[in-house]
Amino acid sequence: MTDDVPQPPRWQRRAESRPQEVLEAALAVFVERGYTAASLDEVARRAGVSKGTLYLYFDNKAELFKAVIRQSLVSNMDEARTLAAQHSGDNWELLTLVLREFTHKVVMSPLSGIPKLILGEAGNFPEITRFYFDEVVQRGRTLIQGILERGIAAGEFRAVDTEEAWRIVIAPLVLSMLWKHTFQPFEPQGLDFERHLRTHLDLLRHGLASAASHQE
Amino acid sequence: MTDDVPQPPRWQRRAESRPQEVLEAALAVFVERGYTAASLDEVARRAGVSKGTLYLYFDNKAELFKAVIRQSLVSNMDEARTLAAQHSGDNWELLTLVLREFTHKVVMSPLSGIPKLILGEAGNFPEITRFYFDEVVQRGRTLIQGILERGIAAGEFRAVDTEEAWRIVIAPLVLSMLWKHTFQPFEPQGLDFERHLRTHLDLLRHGLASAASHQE
Amino acid sequence: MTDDVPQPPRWQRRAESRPQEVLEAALAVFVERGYTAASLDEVARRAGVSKGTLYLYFDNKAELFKAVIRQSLVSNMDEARTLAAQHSGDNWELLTLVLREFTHKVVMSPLSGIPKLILGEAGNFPEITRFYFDEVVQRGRTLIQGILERGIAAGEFRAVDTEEAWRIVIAPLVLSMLWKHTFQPFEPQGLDFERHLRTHLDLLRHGLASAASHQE
Amino acid sequence: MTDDVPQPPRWQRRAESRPQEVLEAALAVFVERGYTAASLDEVARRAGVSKGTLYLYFDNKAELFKAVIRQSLVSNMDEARTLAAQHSGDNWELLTLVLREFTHKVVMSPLSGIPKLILGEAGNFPEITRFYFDEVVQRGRTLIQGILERGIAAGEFRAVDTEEAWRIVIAPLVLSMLWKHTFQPFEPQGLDFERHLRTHLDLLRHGLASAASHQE
DNA sequence: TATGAATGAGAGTTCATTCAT
DNA sequence: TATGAATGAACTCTCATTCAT
Repeated sequence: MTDDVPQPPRWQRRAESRPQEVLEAALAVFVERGYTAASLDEVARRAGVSKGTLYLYFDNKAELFKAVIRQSLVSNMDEARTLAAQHSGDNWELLTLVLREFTHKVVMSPLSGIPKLILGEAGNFPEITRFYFDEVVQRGRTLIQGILERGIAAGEFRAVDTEEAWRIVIAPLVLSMLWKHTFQPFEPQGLDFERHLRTHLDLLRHGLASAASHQE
Repeated sequence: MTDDVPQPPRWQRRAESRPQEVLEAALAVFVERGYTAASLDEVARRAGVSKGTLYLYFDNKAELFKAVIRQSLVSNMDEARTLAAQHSGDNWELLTLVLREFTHKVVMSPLSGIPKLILGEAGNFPEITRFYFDEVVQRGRTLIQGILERGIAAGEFRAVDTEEAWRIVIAPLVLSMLWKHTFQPFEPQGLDFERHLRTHLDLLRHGLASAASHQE
Repeated sequence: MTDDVPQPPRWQRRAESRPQEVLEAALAVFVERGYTAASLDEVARRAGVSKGTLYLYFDNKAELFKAVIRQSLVSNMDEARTLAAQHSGDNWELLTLVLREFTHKVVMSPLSGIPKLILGEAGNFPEITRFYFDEVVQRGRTLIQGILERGIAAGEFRAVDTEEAWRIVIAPLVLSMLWKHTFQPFEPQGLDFERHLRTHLDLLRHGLASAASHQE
Repeated sequence: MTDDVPQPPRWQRRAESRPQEVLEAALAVFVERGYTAASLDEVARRAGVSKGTLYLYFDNKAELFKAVIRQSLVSNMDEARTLAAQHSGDNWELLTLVLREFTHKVVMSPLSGIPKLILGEAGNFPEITRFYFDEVVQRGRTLIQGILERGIAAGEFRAVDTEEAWRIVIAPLVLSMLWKHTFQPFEPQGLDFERHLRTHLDLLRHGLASAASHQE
């Protein structure tokens, strides 16, 4: 009756690329909806696979969530490690470099959704929260606090309370990430992360500058 | 038919206080679990009422959530308005006052859970987010940005980019609130909000200080 | 437009009778389908409740299953205990009484479906099987083996191997129960449990009779 | 298109042995889990093939199940037929022989799992049940009942109700098979089928013995 | 012939919501 | 006003079955 029109195959075998695609879709849905409200149906749809396929790669929803976090932490950590190794010039330059790199590699990328996720689900996933706390927060603290302390020791910076100051240094960056995923839709022009960073660095430079360094 | 003999009531009538108790319980549960994972069973249990009773006061879960946000905004707004009206001395003093009051009245109170909720559930409640954005964020921005601009105009502050700087001024306070509800359980000693604020103000004062004001 | 015809209520509150009704429906469905193939949808339908209602009374499917077993055990055990206490006449009379009562109270009742369930699903529920083994099988063994041993000691019965004989005494009753729920539909006339028991007792009496008791 | 160069085969061809291995694995899994709870994944794993391969030999799960039953019936039937042909001496000897052979060839072999399966799935596979009923049960009945009737006619046995007695003769053997797959794990010493059979035969011999045969 | 990645229907379970009491 | 038993839709997860390779 009808011609033997070749049909497109119902699906393809793509065992290697699938998990990555799923993780990306999952990150997006989790960030938009939050862990509990995220439905695996939607994750599957966005990843272009069936619901059952998710379970070929991840044991369950919680494991998928953890995998999302974990993989993004790997990226995060790689960034951090790279940066820490680059302390070439003085400490202010290093601090500038670190914050700038972080802005470009994390704040402006999809990874910026992770803090929102951690925030929203900390109560329901204590072990994830602890993992994030140990692996990301504490490392970030060590990095920043170290720069501040060395800068103070070198007479570059004023003697600020570094136990608290590290949090103040990163606060605007964290807020940027959250802002982006929360209020972005209501601001027509969007966030200008570069300009935001410049302003932060400007305030910070004057805030940290020692009397000795005022001459420059 | 029968005489109107006063019977001991089978339930306590507490029509006025009930909703308030429910709202408090709901805030706590929402903050702990997030909107979606929060169960009305638990809200009811903590409020000491039955699940059905919740529906006498709130149409549904979303309305209860909105009511929680809305009522906290009332407190927030009152604080903000009160503070804004008190600008007695110079702008630095006003800024200090505003941040200190906010720290005590919001950051250190249960209200600090609200931002976490908003940030965590923004994707599922656009109208709530918009409401919060208009009523809280924009007002906060107006308040802080105004102080900065007047300070700059008066020669008190350096000419910073106030479009961005207001967010940097707020960031550490927001971060404190989020930190408290996220990582507090993992830090034995807890956050010292006073000390945190002092450090922030210290950095900020030097960061904003104009050449003219350097004499002091 | 239409008359205000009173509608039958959508459901009724019957908190006390519900669990019993559910258990009866569950027993029937479990026996027909087996544990795994039994769907809670069907249990709910037969009990005349919604699926969700099942969870008001039983934590989950396994607990419902256990409750079915447990409740039937109560009857079983009570029968057994009552009978054991009544050993008035000689041991053959007691054995006759026990088997006859069991036939009427268990074999011929819906409870007869339980052994089929246990035997069919033992592999998936070790703890249920163990429970049944300890509470039902062992008690039955103690009861029957005790009668045999006392009969032998009294010279009523031949010296048979009681460690094995108790199982042989029980076997036809168990087989009846299984037969009833397995092959009954294929036999038009059905099983005559009375006649079956009579034949069993006839064979057993001669099989156990000692030389001394042959006179009668 | 291309020459038919013989390539080394990518997989071993074992077309003849494969189905048999699958059937054995399937019997084991079905007996352990029951039909519904048995997963084809596990059958495949135990048979050492992939899940897809199962479908090269069997249309679907139900057909695999039927094949398992069917093939075991063939074995069963072969046993039965062999035994029925051997009625050499008197009827008691024949009965003894039949029960002993059945014990060794069926009760003590993996085939003993079949009754459990039939039992558990009778409700879901009526045609299997009927098949088993016609081919196994009825034949067994004919065999045993025939022996009993000829023994009675020959004055060897008492005039028992053979319509029922055949089931009583079989019952302990059936129960042994079920016991083995149900309570075996809970009994450290395991079942002694020989001893069990001896006791059964002992009771049965006295139960069936006619006055005439008492002399021996 | 053989594989195993991919599918999708159906299961158990939860929970916001309703309503007889 | 207050209750909580009852509902049913929606979710996560499993697994028999299909099919590109």
